[in-house]
Amino acid sequence: MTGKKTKLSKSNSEQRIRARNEAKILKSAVELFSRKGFDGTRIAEIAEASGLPKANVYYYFANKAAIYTRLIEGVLTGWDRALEHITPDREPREALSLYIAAKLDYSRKHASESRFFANEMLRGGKFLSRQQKRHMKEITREYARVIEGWMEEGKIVRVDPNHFLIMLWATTQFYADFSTVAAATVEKKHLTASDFETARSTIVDIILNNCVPPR
Amino acid sequence: MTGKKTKLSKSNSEQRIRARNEAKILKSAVELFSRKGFDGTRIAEIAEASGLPKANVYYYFANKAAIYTRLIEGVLTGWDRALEHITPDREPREALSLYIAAKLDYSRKHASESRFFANEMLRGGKFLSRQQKRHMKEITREYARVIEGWMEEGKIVRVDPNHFLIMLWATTQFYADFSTVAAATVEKKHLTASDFETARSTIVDIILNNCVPPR
DNA sequence: GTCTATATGTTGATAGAC
DNA sequence: GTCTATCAACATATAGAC
Repeated sequence: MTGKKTKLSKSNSEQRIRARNEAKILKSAVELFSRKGFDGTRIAEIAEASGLPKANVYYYFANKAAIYTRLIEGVLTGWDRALEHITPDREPREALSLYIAAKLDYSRKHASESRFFANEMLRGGKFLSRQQKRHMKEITREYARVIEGWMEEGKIVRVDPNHFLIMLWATTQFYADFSTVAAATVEKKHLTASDFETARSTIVDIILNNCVPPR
Repeated sequence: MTGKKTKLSKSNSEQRIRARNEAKILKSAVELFSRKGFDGTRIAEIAEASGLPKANVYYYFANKAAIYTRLIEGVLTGWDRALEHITPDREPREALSLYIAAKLDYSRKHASESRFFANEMLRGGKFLSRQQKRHMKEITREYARVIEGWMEEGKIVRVDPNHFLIMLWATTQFYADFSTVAAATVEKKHLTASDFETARSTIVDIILNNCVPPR
């Protein structure tokens, strides 16, 4: 109301600097939180990994929790996008293949986000807002209904739709969260793109060849 | 060499007290570590949860890492026991059903041990000794070979045996590590024995009915 | 074996010069 | 917007009386 215009609207360069530094902080933070959790991660570590002094981290974020909750929001968005492949009008074989591929792709390309969320789930989801919890439940319900619909139409065999969804999530998630174990299992130091491809075809084989009757 | 006998061999009551207090500490520690990880867990919290003063925790364990590594050893033992159901002489349907049931049972009854190990894997397994890593690899190899054997005999369909093993582990593990998500998915506050039973039959249905040809 | 007190170092967060 | 200096709170771990 009384502030001057130059005070209210930030300059372009200021905004760019803010955007760049926030991104640096968030990128370092998700990696650290994903490995050591909220309490285990030190602001000083985040600062060092971002190449910024610790005080600058506090310039951009009010406190540790503010960084953490911003990251949760980002992961939930990515989570939703993979699920968008499951639509009732698609044939189950196509929809589920696409979903499995997309989810594995997310596990490969956003491994630290995935681990970060896993860490938050191990904690019991204490940092999720009520709204975010509700959103996750609604999304789950929505897709469980699509799967149930396919079962009613006889397009896939009848099993418990909730546990069916859990299987999809568990198998694809594993390759991000426990990539150490997965890599050791295939006798490599790190999982490669071709390991992910083998994972994809194995999951599709086992889940789809059983559940979806041949055309 | 110079110590008196009474100094070398502890009395029965001393041993019992030690055993009881160590057990209390380990039980509290596994729950806390499983939720907050190594760096996130405070010795004071462990002490409080055990009902002992902090200094007593240090009387029984040299430091935080000593508690942590003792717990890892315990989890690996439990892990092995579930796998023992997979033997080459058994029919795949029987062996795999037993394994899935045993692993889910472990997830239900030892959820915090399971989460604890998941946390350690998220960290990348930094606390595992070289010996423990080798043991895990050998065990994995051994069971992958059993599965490969069944495939060669035509007893189960041919898929990648490593990724097949991963699927078994991922689906059963999920119900312990992400029980929050699983409970929300089935629209309950906590998973019950009957939820675990539905999980078991769904996993068995999807994995076995596809992979194991009907008798 | 139990427990209070404490040494020694870290941590989250802020003040305030530039 | 950047950064040094600093603080109060809290951490691990130990000393030593009981």
